[in-house]
Amino acid sequence: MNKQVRQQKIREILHRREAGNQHDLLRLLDEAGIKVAQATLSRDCTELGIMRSKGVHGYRLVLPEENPGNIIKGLVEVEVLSIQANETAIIIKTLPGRAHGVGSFLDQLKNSPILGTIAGDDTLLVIPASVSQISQVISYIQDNLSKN
Amino acid sequence: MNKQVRQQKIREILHRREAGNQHDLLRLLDEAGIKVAQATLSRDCTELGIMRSKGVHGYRLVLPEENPGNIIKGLVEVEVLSIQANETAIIIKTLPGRAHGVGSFLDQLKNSPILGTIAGDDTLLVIPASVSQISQVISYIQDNLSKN
DNA sequence: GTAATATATTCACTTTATTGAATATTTATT
DNA sequence: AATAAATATTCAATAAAGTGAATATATTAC
Repeated sequence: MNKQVRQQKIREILHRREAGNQHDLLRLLDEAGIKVAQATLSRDCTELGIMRSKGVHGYRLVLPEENPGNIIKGLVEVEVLSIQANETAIIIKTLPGRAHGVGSFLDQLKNSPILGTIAGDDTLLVIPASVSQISQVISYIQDNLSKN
Repeated sequence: MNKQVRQQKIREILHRREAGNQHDLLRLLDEAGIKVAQATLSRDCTELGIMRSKGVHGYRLVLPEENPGNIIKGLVEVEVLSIQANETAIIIKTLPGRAHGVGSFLDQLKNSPILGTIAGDDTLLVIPASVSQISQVISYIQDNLSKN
């Protein structure tokens, strides 16, 4: 009936349930009140980037965002408006309401020269591991924002 | 011929040239090799949010400033993994660290049937204005996530 | 390898979106 | 207010997107 809603539902189902193949997914969709042909489901899977991969419990349909790192990286790049610093701290300005997400992204980086972050609504304070390395930390952040 | 291309051209033209009304724009489009009816142009202007406003040099068609709201809409669509509800509340699961951003987006919608939101890291609680309208609120959220 | 299972594609049909000509409505001018 | 100008809407036609049944291709199992 409605493609947008159906594809959102597919992402929802795959997030909380297991589907070993498209027929499983078909059945789960049916349970959710959405009837669709396998042909359509195949096309949906292609459009959503869903892959079938083998794990310890056999095969599974997996959403591409279950490896969220790269996707978030792309998001963060768009969200960040500016990066500035004084002698002791770095301030990142973001789109409205996006500071927390950017901070969360920086927080989860391994071996990072960042001591910690505090997020407001559109402003993120970044405290470097050492104030003597502010400029390196800025470069580090910039490098981690660009997708290349 | 191609709507996407035509609308992009319209934005391009209005950035560099002046158009006092849709007929001017029609002529400028024609010069750019795009022929279109006034009815279509009227629809394009509506979809692009183009307004006719009076300035010192007379009337002008003006593009809406790039407001960050539309950019964020695209971000939020990717961040949301699932939308589920019981009888009284809605839970939205998001990519790690993105719940605050999604909540912020929902909070700023006008005339929304949402009482409020509370964000964790990857989980957002949405309290509807009325528990009797949970399903409508879910539809409302879904509608506001898709860019069309 | 072959059989079984899973997914993708083709074809025919339906639904939705896009469009121009004509017309109606709204907005500006005098 | 009357008229002119500009924009929006209706209607009918066309184009594009979405869909399922059947079928072909690809993948996994044996």
